[in-house]
Amino acid sequence: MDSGRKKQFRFSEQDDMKMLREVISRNPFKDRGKWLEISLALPMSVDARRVRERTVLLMEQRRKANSSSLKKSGVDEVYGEKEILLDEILDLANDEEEKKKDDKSKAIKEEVLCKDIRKRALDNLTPSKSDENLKKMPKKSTSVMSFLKEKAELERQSKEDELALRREQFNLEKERFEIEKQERLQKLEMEKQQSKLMFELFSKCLNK
DNA sequence: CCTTGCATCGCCGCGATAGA
DNA sequence: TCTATCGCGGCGATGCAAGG
Repeated sequence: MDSGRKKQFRFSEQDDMKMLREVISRNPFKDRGKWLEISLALPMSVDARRVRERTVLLMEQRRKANSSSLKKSGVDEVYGEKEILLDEILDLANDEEEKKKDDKSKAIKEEVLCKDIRKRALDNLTPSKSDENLKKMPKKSTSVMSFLKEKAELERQSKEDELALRREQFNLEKERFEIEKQERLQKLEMEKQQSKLMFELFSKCLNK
């Protein structure tokens, strides 16, 4: 009889909100272990997997809603707190994805550089059979030294460049995020005002 | 109304896979 | 090799229409 299967837990609107807030405050896209922390922080009995799947599902839905509302220009979507939270989470996830891509390309670059360095060092250090080459030995060691120096300088330079670029990218991202956040809040505020006015109008009509 | 049948959603478990 | 994570299929929950 007993299949051993857990009873399905279905997220309510409030559950979703609680979970999304935790996701934003802990950013599990940066550290995967945070999914577990989030699941433990929530009042309902869900595991890390459930939290991640639910978040991803909501993100997908939000992404779809975003793209369809972009297509239907002029049609304003309902913009509640949940949507704001999800947009922020989408931003967090995007940021981490970008960062991962960055790191990967950096690692590839580094590997190519290392291979090149090893090859050049080996080329220079390979012992030659002729006496003439033996006489040149001291010169070779200085060439290795200067090569290492040159390599260190190059590495330092590229690291500096990269750091500056990252800093610039980060600042731009931050700026963009702030602007979008302001826009969202303004929109929400306007909607609130509108519904308040509508309500007042409605109650005036009723009181007449 | 109640029931039944069907479609869809989304939760859960299992096996595969990647990374340490 | 071990462990964490992921992808996917199965299946339960839910909603809805149709028929009695």
